[in-house]
Amino acid sequence: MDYQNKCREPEFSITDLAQEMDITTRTIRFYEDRGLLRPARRGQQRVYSRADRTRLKLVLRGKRLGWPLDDIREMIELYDLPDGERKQLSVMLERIRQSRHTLLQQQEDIELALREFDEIESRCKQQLALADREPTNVR
Amino acid sequence: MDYQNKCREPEFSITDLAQEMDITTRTIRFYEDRGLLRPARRGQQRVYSRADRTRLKLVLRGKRLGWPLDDIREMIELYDLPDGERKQLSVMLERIRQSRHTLLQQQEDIELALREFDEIESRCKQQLALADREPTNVR
DNA sequence: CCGACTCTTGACGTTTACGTCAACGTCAAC
DNA sequence: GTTGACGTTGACGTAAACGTCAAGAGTCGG
Repeated sequence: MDYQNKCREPEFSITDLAQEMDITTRTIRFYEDRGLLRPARRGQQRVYSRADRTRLKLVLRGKRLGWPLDDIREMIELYDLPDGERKQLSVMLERIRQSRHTLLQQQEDIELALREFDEIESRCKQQLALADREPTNVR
Repeated sequence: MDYQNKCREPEFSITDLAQEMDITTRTIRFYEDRGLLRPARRGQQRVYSRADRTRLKLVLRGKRLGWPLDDIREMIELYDLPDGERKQLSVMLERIRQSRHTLLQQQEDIELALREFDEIESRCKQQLALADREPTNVR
């Protein structure tokens, strides 16, 4: 991570990002192959801006939610029109609606699972308490 | 889905479940191979109880959250000790803690994503409103 | 008894998401 | 100059999660 240019917009090497995000450089290059990242180049080498770093974080978030890379790409493309009108806005709104729907479904799934865990856990703890009462009576 | 036995504990064929869950029979058999399901057999054929059906639903929920099958198996094994003491309870509590942690992380990811979508969407709609004002002034 | 249908078990193919390895460039340090 | 450290592309390998045949067993209606 060097800051050699006078006005500091931070730059990152591929290993910088790999270490920070705890993934391999191979993975990062693979994401680029699949169109998820487009870092600048200095000669042959990749140079990552802060925006690239943010994009990568978005990718990893998508991964944590189990999304396929293609879906993740579509999702973060939504972030990528600061100027406007590049893609039809209505198309975009539709995509957002879809993504939001998936997210809400996942949210519901999680809440259910968490509630069930609470139940199981309390039953577990009950068992433990019982086991503590009659110590060596295993079977 | 036949109810031929006098006392009705419903039974399901593999195609019943496949159709209901909108997956293929191949998938269901594959899950069995990986230890996620253990349906009864009538002769050679698989017969699924209501509990089996519930298990399958749990599997699909895990899938929607992007969990690998092995993790899903561990997760639903947590549901499977109505009698107690089969696995060490403390081990189980630890597993629950882990799973819960993953779920909470995913929940956080989702909330972030949803909030960002709100932002993007409102910016989109602003753009649309503008475009409506000056109709043929594209560029 | 004879299709027609359903279900079964393999065996092999495929896609996704990377890991691994080889061969080479480049640049600073010794 | 050469020796690492770091980076590059490309080819190939692999694990997970199924899809896709192929070949056969069971069962039911006609």
